[in-house]
Amino acid sequence: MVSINKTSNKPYYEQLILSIKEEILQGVIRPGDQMLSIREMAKRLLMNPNTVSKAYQVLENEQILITIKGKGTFVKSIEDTSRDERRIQELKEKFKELLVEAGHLKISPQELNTWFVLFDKELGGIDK
Amino acid sequence: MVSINKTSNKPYYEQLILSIKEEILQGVIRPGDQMLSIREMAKRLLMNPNTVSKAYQVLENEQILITIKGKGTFVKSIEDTSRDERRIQELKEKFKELLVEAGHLKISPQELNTWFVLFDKELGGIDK
Amino acid sequence: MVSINKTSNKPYYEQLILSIKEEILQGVIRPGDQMLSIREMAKRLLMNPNTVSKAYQVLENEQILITIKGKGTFVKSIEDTSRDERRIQELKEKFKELLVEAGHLKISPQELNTWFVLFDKELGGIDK
Amino acid sequence: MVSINKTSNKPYYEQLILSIKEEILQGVIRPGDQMLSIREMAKRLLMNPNTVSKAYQVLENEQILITIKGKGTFVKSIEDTSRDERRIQELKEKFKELLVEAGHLKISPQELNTWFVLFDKELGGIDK
DNA sequence: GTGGTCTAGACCACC
DNA sequence: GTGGTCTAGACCACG
Repeated sequence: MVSINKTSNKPYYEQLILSIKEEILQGVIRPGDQMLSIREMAKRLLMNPNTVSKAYQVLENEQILITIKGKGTFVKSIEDTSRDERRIQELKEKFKELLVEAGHLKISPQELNTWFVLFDKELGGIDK
Repeated sequence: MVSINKTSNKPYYEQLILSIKEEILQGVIRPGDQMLSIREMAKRLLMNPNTVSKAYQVLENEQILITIKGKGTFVKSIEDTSRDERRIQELKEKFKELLVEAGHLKISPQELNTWFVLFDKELGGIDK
Repeated sequence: MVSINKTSNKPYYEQLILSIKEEILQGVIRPGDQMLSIREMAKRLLMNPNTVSKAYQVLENEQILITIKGKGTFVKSIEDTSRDERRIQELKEKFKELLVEAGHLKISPQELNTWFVLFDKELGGIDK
Repeated sequence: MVSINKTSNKPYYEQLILSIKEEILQGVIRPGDQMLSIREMAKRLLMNPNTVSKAYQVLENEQILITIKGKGTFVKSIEDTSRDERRIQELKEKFKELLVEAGHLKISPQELNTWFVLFDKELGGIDK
């Protein structure tokens, strides 16, 4: 279930976004599903509705959720989104930085591969 | 050469840290080498000495640089450092987030592997 | 036929209004025709009667429909209405905004013109 | 100069966004220029800094502005953005709605063209 | 000085 | 009930 670590220095809304994205990849939340209402989610996570709202808005912007005023917020089909090359470039950059870090932490490529297999399984196979 | 992109939204000090780490991995800067003084580096990069200072401090904290009073700042041997399990955990977490992003951007494992090979080569083989 | 997209972020009543206006321009619905009753329309579109009612009210307000108590709701003749300068000004403003957007999306005047021809045809010639 | 109509039912932040986009098209604000700081803009427009912030964030999301923490918010070059087909489709839809409105307001194609010429000039030629 | 995050609470539009 | 807008004010990170 979505949860927030209040002691992390990562912003709440980013944690929530990540958490929701994971659940979608895992199939816990499926296309067409209605998300918890902003107020309900805020209550459960003990945070301010505005913060939840921000997370939902970002996800809507990324074509992952769709929100209909007066009705609620829903999960979109992951299929009908096109590749966003700009964001892919950003991810690539982030990946490089991660490898730089790995190099300095003396992590071998084998170890990285172990991580990959682990997470890929955890996320239900990354490209279903 | 170490350089800073003034129009990036990434903080200067983080860019500088990353840049130095890359050069160390590539062997452009080697263990024992003396770093440019804070003032000198600041002058070359047209940035505030405080910013350079912050970057050096972080790198010292990560056991990558060492400052000797009155002498200057030097690159440590990468061998001297023990595996920092806390930071490795953080990196692992970051790696997972990256895979979540990749999943939503519809990037295949093959594509990720291509990236890996590319960057590994660029960084001179990640675990020399 | 009038239809509603339940996954659009556009409010139902606005979709309905637009849909009716289109059919009138296309001649599918003609002056003097009786509209479906609120309840009937609501049943067909699987929506709340209040929502249909709101749409009809707006159209009445815009001099496009007229409701006669005990008889029903009818389409007015488009000739009967005088130019509503206030609404024309609003439309003009909206048109300007559209051009600003177009400019930032790098849409050429030629492309805009293509759109115009396409839609004009689809709507049956805009000023019959 | 950017200004806000406090009696309009259009949200402040949308008015601000539009206003900024216009000035960029007109060349009043140019690529590389620094925007007024959030606080400064808020003071001038007599609104809350959060509202200005929201407008800037939307524009950053649309690749029109770039913001660097601790430095400020800057205008990006309009050249280095690719066509966003999704937003273009939305605009097309909006254009169609506008023509439907125009039809009901008895606006002739000639009149629409007059508007186009007027605004195109006002915005400095839409596709420079 | 700059922008970013978060909270608390008010008011409005849609269904 | 739902989400969207706006305000006021606190606290933090970057340069």
